Amino acid sequence: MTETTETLSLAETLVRLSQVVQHVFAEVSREHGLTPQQAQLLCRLVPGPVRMADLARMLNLEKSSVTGLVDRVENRGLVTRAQDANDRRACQVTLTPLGIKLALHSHSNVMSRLDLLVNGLPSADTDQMASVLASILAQYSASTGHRM
Amino acid sequence: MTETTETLSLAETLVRLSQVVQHVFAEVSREHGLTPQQAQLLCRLVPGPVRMADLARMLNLEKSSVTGLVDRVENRGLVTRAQDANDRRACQVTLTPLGIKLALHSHSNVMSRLDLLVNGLPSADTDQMASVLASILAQYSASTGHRM
DNA sequence: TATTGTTATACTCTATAACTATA
DNA sequence: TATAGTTATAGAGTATAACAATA
Repeated sequence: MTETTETLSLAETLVRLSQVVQHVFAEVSREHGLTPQQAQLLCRLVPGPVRMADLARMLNLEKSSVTGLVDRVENRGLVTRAQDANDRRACQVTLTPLGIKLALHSHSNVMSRLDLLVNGLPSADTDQMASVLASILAQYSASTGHRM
Repeated sequence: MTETTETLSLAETLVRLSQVVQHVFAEVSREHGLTPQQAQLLCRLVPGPVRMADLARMLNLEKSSVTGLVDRVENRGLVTRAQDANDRRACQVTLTPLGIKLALHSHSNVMSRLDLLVNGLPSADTDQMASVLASILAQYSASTGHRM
């Protein structure tokens, strides 16, 4: 009776799946002593330093929210604010060695948990899915100008 | 040069996609004067009244967090706490007519925005994707005991 | 004893508005 | 003037611990 095996539309499935991912992300963050927001911030900095305004755009937050977020991880020694050589108004938020370590550990933990969910599937399916999902992302980027 | 057309793993793609969904959800919630958390709460109540402890499990929150969340939407007239007939400790959180209206509007807005992203795809792809994603969800439910 | 829900407390997260400094 | 970032403020979200009432 509680076995509701309904057929969901693709859009609904995407919503549910996003909840699963958030769930996994929250659990992993917590195990590393981070809030999900802090973990997300650190992940954005892995490729290299980012300015405050760019972080705000990437994370979809107001500038002042980013100030607070960066303050807290800076107080914990995970990032530093390095002043921008070309623009004296700006600063480059940069991961410390500890920050890098935490970011990479969190990332790989999230990935391995998600892989567990995906591993049972035939690789033909996963390959095709990855490419279809990627085209959805491309569609989103094109329609909003948001770089993910 | 900024055209980074990297190939992402399925797990990474799922993470990005989840960010898109959260984004859409946050925008729609805001247009309805709700926080994302409030909107998610209302959506959970659409099928029918739910007890506080069950909400905590569904939303992955502590009981006390749910108390505050329900307090705020109750103060706005979107839900009521009805006392449980069978268990005098418990209460059934129930949508008001206004709450139902907001929940349904938010839901359909999220769906139509996501449909825009998905519409360009061949229906053979979307059908197959929906079924593969559904099996990922089933795998998650089975491995965690979480009903999504 | 275990469970349901609330209260008290302390943070974190977030937006708005006003501000400083630089471009 | 416009942009980069901060501060001040207020409210929302969250967890922990302690509690009351019921099962």
